Amino acid sequence: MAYRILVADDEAEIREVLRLYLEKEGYEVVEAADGTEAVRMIREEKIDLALLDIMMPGMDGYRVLRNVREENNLPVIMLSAKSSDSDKILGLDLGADDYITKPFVPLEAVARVKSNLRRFYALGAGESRSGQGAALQVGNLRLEPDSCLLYRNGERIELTSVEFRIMKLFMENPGRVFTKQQIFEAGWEEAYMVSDNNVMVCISKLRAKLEHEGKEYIRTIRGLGYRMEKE
Amino acid sequence: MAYRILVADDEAEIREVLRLYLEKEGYEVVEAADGTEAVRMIREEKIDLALLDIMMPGMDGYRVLRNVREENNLPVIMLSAKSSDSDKILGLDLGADDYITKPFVPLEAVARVKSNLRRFYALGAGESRSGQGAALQVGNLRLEPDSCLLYRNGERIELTSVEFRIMKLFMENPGRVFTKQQIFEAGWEEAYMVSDNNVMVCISKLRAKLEHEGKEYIRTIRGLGYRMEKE
DNA sequence: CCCGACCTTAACGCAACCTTAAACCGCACC
DNA sequence: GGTGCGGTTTAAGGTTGCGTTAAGGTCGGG
Repeated sequence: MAYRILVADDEAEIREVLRLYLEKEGYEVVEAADGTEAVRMIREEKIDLALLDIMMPGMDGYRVLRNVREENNLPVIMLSAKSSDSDKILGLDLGADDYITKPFVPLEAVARVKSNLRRFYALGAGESRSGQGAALQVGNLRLEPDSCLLYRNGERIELTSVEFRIMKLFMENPGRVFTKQQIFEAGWEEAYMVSDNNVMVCISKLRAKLEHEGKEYIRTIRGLGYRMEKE
Repeated sequence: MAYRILVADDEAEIREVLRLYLEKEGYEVVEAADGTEAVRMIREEKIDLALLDIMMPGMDGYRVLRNVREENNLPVIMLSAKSSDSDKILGLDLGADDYITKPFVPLEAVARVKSNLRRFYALGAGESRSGQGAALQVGNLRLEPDSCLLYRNGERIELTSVEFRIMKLFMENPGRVFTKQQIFEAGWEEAYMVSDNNVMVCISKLRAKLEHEGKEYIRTIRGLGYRMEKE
């Protein structure tokens, strides 16, 4: 589920550069050449973040921004040729989330897009709160989200990031069966699984790490998926 | 137990933007439209951090600040439209903990709120102000915030300012995994990371300084970030 | 007994990461 | 205003951990 970014600027070159860089980061990019088009796209397409140039023919960036704030709620980054403070104030007062002055370094723009998306959609195991570290306990296993570590009877087991996310899925829902598709989505944070062998290999590795006194922690449910034993 | 933040500004829009962003980060937000109201709220409600605009009708931000310092003890961040240094100095002299000049990017404000809260409430609730000199001890490492020095078994290790802030982040949360983005924010005190190579170089330098008898102090968690070993 | 689903292992390759060194930059000192 | 210094940034090449792939084995239901 890639984020969809709207780039609204009358200069085709700017749009092109931004598209290039944003797509390299895995975002989906749609373009608008003027304000009216931008408004239409925000209204009709599902846009996750908008980059709006202030100086556009027809409807300028401010008006688009106001329009957005009245109808939708999505992060907006303003682009401005002038770097005068008055521009900045006007934009931010109207509720822009960020501001980039032209000429800009593409990488900075990308960084800001990324940062705003992250904050706005508070996704990605939302850090910030130090109190997010409630450890998950199932049987004699304890998973610490903060440190990304698993303990079995206090004995520490190192996990890779994929393994960690899978264990998290299991331990948040002990006893529940998950399909390989679901496990893939959780572990790889991607929607489409090319081959389910990946998952099987990973489960195999996990079992090897968990293995202890012949106890079985992860059960196979033929034709369905896997389940972590409640006790 | 979410932190409660007071936003005092006469412009409703500014309050609105700040509220939006702060609430998204999980903070509780209360608003005040002028200085008198701000003082009353700080007195009556349990406030953990205050954002004070300097230019407010009635009682201005400075007077509120002075009042706060006489009666309460909580972190205060000043907001100012003018970016003249004299303002800054006046505010900081009066005991403000931080300073943001308008126009500001919401993300920056949030970042500062977060960092001030962390600094202030870091170790066991509020301790005394300026007394941030409580040394942090983890394993055989001791970090002295006052002198910016790190000791390993009493042996002194010099740190640069960036290195120091990173070690502080690590040692305030031993065992916890931090992403490069988070490490960047802590070490460089900026919101946008253009390249993560900086962080990697710095970690590398830190490891070289810490290296001792083959002990590993900072571990890499591929695809996630870094962690300082608890013991 | 057969076949499809699942397991396991090992080799591979690539992106993420490490390290070094040189360039750059701000700052203090002369 | 040079000049030297310490620290940060940039760049480039090397390394490696981990997910992928593939291939052969095992299990279990019909």
